[in-house]
Amino acid sequence: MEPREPDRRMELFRQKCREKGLALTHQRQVIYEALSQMEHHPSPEAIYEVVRKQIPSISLGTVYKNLKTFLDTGLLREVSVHHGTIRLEANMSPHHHFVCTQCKAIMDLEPEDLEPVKLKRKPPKGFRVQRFSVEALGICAACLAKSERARRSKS
Amino acid sequence: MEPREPDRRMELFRQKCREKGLALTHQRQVIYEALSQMEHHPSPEAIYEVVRKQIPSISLGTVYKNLKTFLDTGLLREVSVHHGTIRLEANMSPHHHFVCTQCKAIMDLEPEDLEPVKLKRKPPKGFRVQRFSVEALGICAACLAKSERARRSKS
DNA sequence: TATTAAACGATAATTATTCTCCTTTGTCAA
DNA sequence: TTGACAAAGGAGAATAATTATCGTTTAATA
Repeated sequence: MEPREPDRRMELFRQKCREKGLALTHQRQVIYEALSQMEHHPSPEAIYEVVRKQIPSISLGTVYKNLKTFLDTGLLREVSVHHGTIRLEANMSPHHHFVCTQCKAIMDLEPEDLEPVKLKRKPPKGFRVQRFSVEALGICAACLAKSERARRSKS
Repeated sequence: MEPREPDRRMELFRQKCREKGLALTHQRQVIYEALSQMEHHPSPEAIYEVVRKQIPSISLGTVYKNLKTFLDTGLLREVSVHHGTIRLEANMSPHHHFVCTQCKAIMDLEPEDLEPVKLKRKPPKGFRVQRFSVEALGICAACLAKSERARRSKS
């Protein structure tokens, strides 16, 4: 998404693939380009539908496989931190969360512990904001200790 | 979660069930109480494991069914807005999102359009914050128009 | 306490995702 | 260029999360 001009964007993509040692297949380029051009941050299924117009024989498995590869090599980012399984809470009062990106633990962040969230400009045409949800993403004490231990035992 | 004393909390729960016309079963009370007492905002599976200690015969389906009922009646809240399917983006520069709670569309919110996010106090013991992710939850223009239309045709 | 709709439990079905295995295609050295 | 080989693709099976179905049990209330 970063560069506006598609050619430059794809050139950067090809360069990154070379850096990371990823073979530059037709499928990969079409998948990456499709995702970059789609607003609304699509699901794998949605990407598949678009990509299929250019490569009718592509399989959904290939789309999943490459998205995962791109995520692992830092070419893409996942918008949905807690996709995969639903997470619930009984605390109905407005508040935010600390989220451990390793173990996915979620802890409450009370709104009074945060500077008020506020837009400086209007939302996109016609969007009506109802509430803000802030996630302080990071690593919890337990996971930090675990990775410390792992590092120490390795060295 | 709101009231600290379990008795008061469960009394409120029973009252809410009566209000909403939900039968007050043993299972429901144990499920709700388990979730309320669990930190870390558990998954249905995690709740099931706890509840099973008190009602070994309970089925996972019952846990799911009741969690959904509680969500629908506003007794619980879902922490994971985009659970169910992964959502991706190629924009790797730090930014936030507008999210339509109806159609789940996601649009970028550039950090310069938002007052800076900042904690007033330290995070919970040992938690290391890496970045903030802000979601402006609301309803997009298309879904707003759709619900307007639906309302008009009804009246 | 009897009636009845709502809820439960077991299990089948569905959906999202990953894995397996065989075939095809990039990559790189000669 | 071309040939060898590892990496990637395609088809479809397997798995995980969730929902639906259906006969039995239970809570609400008359």
